[in-house]
Amino acid sequence: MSWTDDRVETLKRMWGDGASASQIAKELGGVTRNAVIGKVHRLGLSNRNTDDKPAAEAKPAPAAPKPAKPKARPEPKAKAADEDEKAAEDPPVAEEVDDDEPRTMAAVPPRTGNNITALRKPLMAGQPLPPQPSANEISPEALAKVNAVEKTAKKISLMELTERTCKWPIGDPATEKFWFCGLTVQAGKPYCEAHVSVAFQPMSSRRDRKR
DNA sequence: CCCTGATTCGC
DNA sequence: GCGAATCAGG
Repeated sequence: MSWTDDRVETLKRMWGDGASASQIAKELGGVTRNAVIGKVHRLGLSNRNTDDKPAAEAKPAPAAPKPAKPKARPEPKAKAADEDEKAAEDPPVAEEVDDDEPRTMAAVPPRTGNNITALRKPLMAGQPLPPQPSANEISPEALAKVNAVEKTAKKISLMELTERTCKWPIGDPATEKFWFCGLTVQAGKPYCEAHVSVAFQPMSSRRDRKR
């Protein structure tokens, strides 16, 4: 495939919309994200800063041309997690999952979203959070399942969350005993099978509320 | 492990 | 100009 005017146009549009290189590559087809990134740079729209500082030496210009090390991989360093959080006084806790889900989701999509098309959702602060039928009648089996799963959860951190890791929060966010399930998510869903079963109600509690 | 963009350099 | 390989990082 070559960079036809048409394809370049799509590239520009999507990049402008904030789509990632891989998303664009998928949309265009026939090219890899590397190709897209390369093109983006050649087109000079890599970073859209408005800075016109000819004198400023933002880049030391070392470039560090590595001779290439296919094997040797010196691990940077294990980072110690030491954050002195003040801890909010109204901790939603894992039980009120509904409250955590939206935020978690919102934190991921910006860059790693899969939606290629302009499905950009406003996502304004303090959303309505419509799906919140209250955690009432959840099948006992489902709950038991969750408890079982949480024992074998991978316990990953926020940074380790991906589109494929269960984003179900476990523990108290105000303490160190907080992590995310991390198991493999169920096709598309944000949670693993067990958590999906408690997160998404079949829609029974709805009927009680006649209107 | 997943993904992101940045850069290099042979083609 | 192109983009795979690689780097650096979340």
